Amino acid sequence: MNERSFIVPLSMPTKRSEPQLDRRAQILDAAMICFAECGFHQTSMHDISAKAGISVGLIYRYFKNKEEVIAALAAEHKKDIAQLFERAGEAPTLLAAMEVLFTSHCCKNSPQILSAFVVDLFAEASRNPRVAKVVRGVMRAKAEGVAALIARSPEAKRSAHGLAPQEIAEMIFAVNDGTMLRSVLGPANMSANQQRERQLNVARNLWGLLFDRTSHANGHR
Amino acid sequence: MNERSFIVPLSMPTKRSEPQLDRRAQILDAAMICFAECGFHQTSMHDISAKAGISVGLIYRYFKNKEEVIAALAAEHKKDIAQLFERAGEAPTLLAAMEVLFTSHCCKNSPQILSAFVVDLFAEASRNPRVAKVVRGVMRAKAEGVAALIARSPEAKRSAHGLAPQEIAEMIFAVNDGTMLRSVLGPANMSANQQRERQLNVARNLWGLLFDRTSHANGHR
Amino acid sequence: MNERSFIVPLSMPTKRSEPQLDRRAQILDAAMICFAECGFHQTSMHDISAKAGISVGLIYRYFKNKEEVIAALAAEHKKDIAQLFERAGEAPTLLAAMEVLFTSHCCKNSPQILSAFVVDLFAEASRNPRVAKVVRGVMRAKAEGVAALIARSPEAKRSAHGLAPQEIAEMIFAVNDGTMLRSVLGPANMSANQQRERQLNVARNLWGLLFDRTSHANGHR
Amino acid sequence: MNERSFIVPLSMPTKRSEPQLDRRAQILDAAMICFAECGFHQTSMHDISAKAGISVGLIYRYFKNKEEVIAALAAEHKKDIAQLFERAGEAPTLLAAMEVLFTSHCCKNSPQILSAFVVDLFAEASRNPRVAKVVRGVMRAKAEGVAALIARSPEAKRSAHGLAPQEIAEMIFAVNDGTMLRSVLGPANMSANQQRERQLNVARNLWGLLFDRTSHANGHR
DNA sequence: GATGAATGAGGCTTCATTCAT
DNA sequence: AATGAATGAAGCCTCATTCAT
Repeated sequence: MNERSFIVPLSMPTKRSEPQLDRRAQILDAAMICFAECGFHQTSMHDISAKAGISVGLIYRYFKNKEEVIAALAAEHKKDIAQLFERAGEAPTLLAAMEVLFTSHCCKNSPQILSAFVVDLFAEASRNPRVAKVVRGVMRAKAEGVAALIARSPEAKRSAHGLAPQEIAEMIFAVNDGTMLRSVLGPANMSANQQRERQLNVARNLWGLLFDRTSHANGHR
Repeated sequence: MNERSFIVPLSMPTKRSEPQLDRRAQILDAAMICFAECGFHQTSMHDISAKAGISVGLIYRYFKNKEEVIAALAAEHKKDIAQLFERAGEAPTLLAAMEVLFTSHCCKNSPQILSAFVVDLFAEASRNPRVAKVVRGVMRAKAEGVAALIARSPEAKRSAHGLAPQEIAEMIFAVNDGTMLRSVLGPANMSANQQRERQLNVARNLWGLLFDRTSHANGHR
Repeated sequence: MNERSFIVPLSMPTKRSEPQLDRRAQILDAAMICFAECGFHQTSMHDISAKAGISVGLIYRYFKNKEEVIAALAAEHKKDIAQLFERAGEAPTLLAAMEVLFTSHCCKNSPQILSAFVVDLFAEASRNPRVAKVVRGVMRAKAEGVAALIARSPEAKRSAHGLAPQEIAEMIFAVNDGTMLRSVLGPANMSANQQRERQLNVARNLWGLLFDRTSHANGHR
Repeated sequence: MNERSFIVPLSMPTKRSEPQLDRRAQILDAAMICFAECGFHQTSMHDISAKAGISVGLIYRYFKNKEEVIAALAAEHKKDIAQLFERAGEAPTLLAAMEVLFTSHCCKNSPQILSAFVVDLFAEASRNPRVAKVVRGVMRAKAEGVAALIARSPEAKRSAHGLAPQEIAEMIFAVNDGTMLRSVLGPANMSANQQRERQLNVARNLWGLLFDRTSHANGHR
């Protein structure tokens, strides 16, 4: 009990949840970097706390255990994907939208960082049902999102080659994920931009097969 | 029994180096299963020894440490890929060859087993230079193998859509790896065969885009 | 059973025990080097077998276990000391005899090799009663041996400074052992010969204090 | 409760860095006993933790690994030697100073404890460069310390027998170390005090040779 | 006599997690 | 809210010793 107690009511009225979120985000950011660099199971809680500049114990105030940190990051990844689709939906053409989707994993930090994390996420999902559930959700969201984009896009309709939107979406994401998987090995002698270009090129080639060139000029709205 | 046996009967034709290889293979088989089930870093040496039905210490007579087991499996994987291409090269048509390639990761044990291992392998490669080297070798071998298949295939030439064999190969493998990556999450409510069909379907759709339907009937020899 | 069996009787008549001793000696030689280099407990049985060029199992045909190897070497050391005193006893003067004693640990292999072994032997003796017993025997033999040399030496009698032969012997061996203990750290930048000289010098200084200079010329018989 | 309590009562006088040192010291004390009893390489980390009454893991908060514990003890030994020389420097006569030096290894715990540790330290030094460095430092400090004592001592100057202070110092320490080496085998049937007397006697005999008896009464300043 | 494959206990070290402050 | 000392289980690896050949 100090003098301040008489001035400020015992419970502060202002934004209770803000610092909570800040701490959470701070921890998750640190964890993401560590996980991408070392993998889930090579990263120790101490690594995370050190990267976040806090104490180990504090992590446990915000996350029940290590698995919850992983799960939280998986959920975060899901949200990122959702946002990605919002951005993609605002693109003027289907191809522009695709470009947004396909370059997403190249931007946030460095090309490999996010990729390595996602590959680890899949690996973890194959063993950890909880993570699997989230990742399956991610995959579904992606598939549906792209299918929706295609469905409302005139140029896609005209050149479907007899494929259902679902099938096209699946193909697109197979290429997308495959490219990402391969990108974790990005040859050291290639700049981030070069890699990005190389990966985009694969995607563009696929689009070239899927969609009429003539439709590029048309907006898909 | 060869002619020599009649000349030097007292010494048994002894298989001295055989048990060595047997043990190695036995350990690698066990390790593969464990790694696929639990991941490299969640699998303990004891897990491997138990699965192989031997003692922990014995593993160290054949491998210097855990990393060497991983590296050996990576090398094994590389050999498997090479064999795969030999088999694919003997297929009558390009599409038949492709089918061999695309179903490879579904057969050996169970669909997910191999996939999970390979995804872990990529994850490891992104952090472990030694593994990275092997995996890069695998990727190069795959890309070159497919490019070669395409180059000598008349139906591919006719329908290249202006893409270089390298580019087509890259696309094919992006789809292949992407499919594999996604397969580690194979929905539990889908049979192995159903999954295989589903994955093959993605590949077939890509081929449909890449190659003229008319050429399907022609052998590529 | 081969043709040779009919020519050479089944049991060879010649020297049964020789190869036994050879093997034993071969193993002990190897063990001595390993022990001196790495210490008793950092040396593995495999190290010894490798140095001896034989298999691990064979060591167990000649020694019950590792401790027996150590004990055998300790016993060997005791014999070496006895031989040393025989040689010293034949020296023409007391000082010549002393020189034999004081340079013993510098000759066999390299100055440090034997020293390191002996220091380890003392360390082991402080914990292992069996080794302790042998080492105590060594110490007693040394003390008595020197005391005897002194007792029958006229120049020593003349210059005893009122010390009993036992006391002089003890002092001599304190210096001897101390010099040896310190020699295991022989500065790398000093040649084996330099070190030997340096150590001898300490001993000579002690003799200069203990014995009249005038007596050097006289034989002690 | 001291006066300060009335001025700043809310914050405890907190000893933040103290427990750190306490733990370190606690671990080192336990390690010293274990090492002396069993030797460096027969002592397990669990032995140390058990003797210290803490968990194994805690040791690693204060020491990077076992070698660091050994190195820390070696450093501690070096400090002890330095303190010893401070004490010796305050002795009224050279002989009194010598007595301080020569009885040092008999006091701290039990006669053999420290000796066994030091012998192990030398053995370790002969193989471990890091420990060697510290031990060499100890030896140099001892030699210089004694040389300094002798240099400023009138009774030593008068009776140098033509020996340089360095040479006398070396001899003294050869005797000192030799006595210590031999003391690890202290016959079980001799009391600690008897052993101490016996060892001191060797040293006294040496002094008797080195220094004039007449000078004993004089202070050495 | 000789080999070396095989065992499994035990040592060093790390790390997720808890808890007193 | 925050710290970091503390725990102890568990992982990797080594090694003395045995035994079938």
